[in-house]
Amino acid sequence: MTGQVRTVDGRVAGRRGQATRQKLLDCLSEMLSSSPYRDVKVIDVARKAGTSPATFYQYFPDVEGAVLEIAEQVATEGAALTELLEGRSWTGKAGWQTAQELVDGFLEFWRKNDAILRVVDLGAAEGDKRFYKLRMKILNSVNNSLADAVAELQAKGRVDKDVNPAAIAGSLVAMLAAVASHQKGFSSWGVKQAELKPNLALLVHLGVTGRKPTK
Amino acid sequence: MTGQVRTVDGRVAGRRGQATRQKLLDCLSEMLSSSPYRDVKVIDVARKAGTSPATFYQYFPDVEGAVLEIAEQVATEGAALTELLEGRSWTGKAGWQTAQELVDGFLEFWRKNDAILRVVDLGAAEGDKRFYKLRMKILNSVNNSLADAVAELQAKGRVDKDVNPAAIAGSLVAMLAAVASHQKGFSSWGVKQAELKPNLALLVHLGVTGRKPTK
DNA sequence: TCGGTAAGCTGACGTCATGACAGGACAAGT
DNA sequence: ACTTGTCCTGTCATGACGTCAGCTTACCGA
Repeated sequence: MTGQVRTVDGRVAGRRGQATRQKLLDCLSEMLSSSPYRDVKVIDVARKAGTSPATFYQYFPDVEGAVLEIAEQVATEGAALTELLEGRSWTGKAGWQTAQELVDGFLEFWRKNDAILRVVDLGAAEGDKRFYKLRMKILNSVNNSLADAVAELQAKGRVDKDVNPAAIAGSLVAMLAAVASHQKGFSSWGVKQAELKPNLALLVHLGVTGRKPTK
Repeated sequence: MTGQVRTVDGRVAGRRGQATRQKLLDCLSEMLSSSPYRDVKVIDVARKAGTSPATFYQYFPDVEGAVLEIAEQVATEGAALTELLEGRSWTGKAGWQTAQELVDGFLEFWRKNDAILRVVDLGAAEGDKRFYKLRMKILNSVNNSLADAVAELQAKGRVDKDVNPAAIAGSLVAMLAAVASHQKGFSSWGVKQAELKPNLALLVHLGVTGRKPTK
């Protein structure tokens, strides 16, 4: 399934080559964290990796191509987010805890990968299919689980019929992602990190179940 | 208050100059809509405006500087969003209508300015103070009004005391903005525009009042 | 009508990133 | 040591960046 790693001109990459390739990806990751996406240049990434620009172009068509690669790796890690929701209950006190843990886990994941996720978000918003497929892939696990939870409650008659589970789930996930991206904005608004989380959890709980949590 | 428009080298811009300046801004706006931010070059903007790159640099330090200018204009328009909430009620059927109209108005505003707002969002997420101040300025009207609404209901005892109005308002606004940016993502998820809005309104209503709307 | 002055624009230039190629360096097997 | 295929880089043409001096245009007072 995982096709061999190949250079742009078709050669298969060996041990050493893969190492350089990965080093370039790592350096690019770092650069994305420390400077605006618009200003990340191939030459800087190459310098940081202790190699030449030509080497970069041997492995990636351009910066965007390398970013997609990193995002792919993040997407794989992101699959683990399902565990935050797998087999959880949304009723009673357990429901409140589920919401809290989801918020916690999600924000943590976003914080750890904020630089790359920012770029994916931008690409997706700009309408680039590759990026928004990737964004879907990353958010899929959480999104599906949430939608399932809503649909299940709906089947039991505990949530109104005219609610669209996918729309609710998607909106909640978008909210989590957006808030995670702009945490600094909140703090300059007078809302502290610690205060933010329970309020987010409240919104998630309300959205999924339609009711206030019992704490 | 509104300082005169000046060129980079300090001259005051006259009628003709302001026209060129505005033309450059308009062309930049268009370019942002049609190509990725990363690929927008000064030379293209200048060409599109029927002028030379040097002229661009007479009015703006770089692309980013010009973007800030456009965003400033959008922020001014954004102040009108307050009207969506000014003097509205959040109780009974009126509450449901308030939520619907807010969602409608907000999405429309975002749709009309999506290109520039995307860039502002990116800049803010990257931690650039100028951008996230601008983002706050744009969202302030809605955010404050929402926070006030929550605080008011809270004072009446209709919302729990441990809710932080600013956090709730900020999260809801972030959600609206994020969903607006990624509407295409939803449709490829099987959620239609028309279905999305009422579900968003539901979430807003739930968030503000803590209760399901009466329709 | 006629300069004078400031605004407005651009050609040209040095600098730097891009992306391609050909060829040298290197490791591994024989 | 020799061959083979991988891996890296020097070099180059191209084109964007950002600056400057200098030309053109518009305005204004005499």
